[in-house]
Amino acid sequence: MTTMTQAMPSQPRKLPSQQRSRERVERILAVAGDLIAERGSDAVKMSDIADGAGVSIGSLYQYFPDKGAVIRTLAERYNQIGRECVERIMVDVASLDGLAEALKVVVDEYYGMFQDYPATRDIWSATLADKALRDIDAEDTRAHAAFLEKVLRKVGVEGDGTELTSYALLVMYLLCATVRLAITLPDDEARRVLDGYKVMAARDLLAKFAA
Amino acid sequence: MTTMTQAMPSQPRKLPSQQRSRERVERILAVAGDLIAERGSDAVKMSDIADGAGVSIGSLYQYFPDKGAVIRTLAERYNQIGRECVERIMVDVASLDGLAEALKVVVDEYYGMFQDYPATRDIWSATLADKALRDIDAEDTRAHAAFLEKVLRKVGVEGDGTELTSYALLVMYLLCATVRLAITLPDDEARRVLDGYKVMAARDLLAKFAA
DNA sequence: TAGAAACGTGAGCGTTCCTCACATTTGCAA
DNA sequence: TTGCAAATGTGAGGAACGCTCACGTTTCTA
Repeated sequence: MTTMTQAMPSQPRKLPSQQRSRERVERILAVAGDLIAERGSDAVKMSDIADGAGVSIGSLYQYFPDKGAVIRTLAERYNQIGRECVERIMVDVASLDGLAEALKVVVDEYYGMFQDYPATRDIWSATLADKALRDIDAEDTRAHAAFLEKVLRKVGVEGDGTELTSYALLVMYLLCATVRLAITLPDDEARRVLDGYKVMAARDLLAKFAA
Repeated sequence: MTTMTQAMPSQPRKLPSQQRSRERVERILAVAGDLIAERGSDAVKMSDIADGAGVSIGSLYQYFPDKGAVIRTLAERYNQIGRECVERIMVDVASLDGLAEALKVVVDEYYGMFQDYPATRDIWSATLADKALRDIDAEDTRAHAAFLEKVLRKVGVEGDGTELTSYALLVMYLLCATVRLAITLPDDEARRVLDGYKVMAARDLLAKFAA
């Protein structure tokens, strides 16, 4: 149980400025993602990543200060995919009912994302155990929530600022928690949990804000 | 990020049979809990635990086959506290409304447990990242759910078996997920998330089963 | 009181993360 | 083109930590 939990800059130690090194960094991340999906981040050695990317250990450490930095970089990329997923689904929502339906779709697609990008399972599993990843995650959830809040206002929900902010946070926290829990379950059980959550979340939204 | 994820017996390598060694094992666990609460399980070295307990490394490994076994043993103890908490609150429930209220109390007390036993925060955080801990956790959630299902039947809820089982699992999964998420937040924000969840869960229960 | 079983010890082995002194390649000004 | 500086690349080896094992000590039992 070694975690790269120390206070560590999430940023690469050095930004690659030449074409050659930028390609190397991409290759490193691609290999790392594949290996993590295949074996889990704990079982993947830095030397495995270096070998797989056709790069020396020294090169690897030139761009990533430690093993955690590789994982954090991947986590940030996957987070971005998640944000795009949420925003894509909610951008066209025009009514409260539409939002309730959109929430259900988000749950499904968010869950689907973990199946499309196998490394996300391991990385998100590791998230709660690692301070730096938790911070990345918290920031991401806030971004989700901020977007939901905008949508809530757009469909005519009123209320003082902090109340809406709290509610949006709650919904997105629960959504992320639920999905992250679901990926630890066998698929059929996961579906039941997610379906239950979808009904609950939509019902709660309408109960709270329907005129 | 080293996890003790391998398939490993959760049981001690050797059961202490003499008084002396039973006391040592208790001392080891007490020290481990304190150190983990203080520094987090990753930062705690096996040699730290041994030193703190006034015991040699060899002794430590005589009773715990690996570092993960220490943590799993603690996790199982804390799980038991959680089960007792849930059962204590729900044992006297006599009606659906009473159950809805009890659920709210469970959320608060479950959250309070993480504050009373500081090591639980770290250990539960690590749970998602570790296969063996996940299994312990899943089993625990099922125990919670089984109890809830009994209570549901007791207050007159009817339905075919698998449907109730699914619902009970959902409620308990969500409860655990929510609380575990809440402990990563500052207290005031955590309270808001939990309050929102309490309302949502109670409302969902009544909407689903109220005659 | 002796022998067996349980218990206790810590030097050191193996693995893995990561550093650092040095080599190579690239970009660019003269 | 050439030559120098900056950027990039290398891998042997240092350091940390989990864990083992051969041997010493205490407790139990008859």
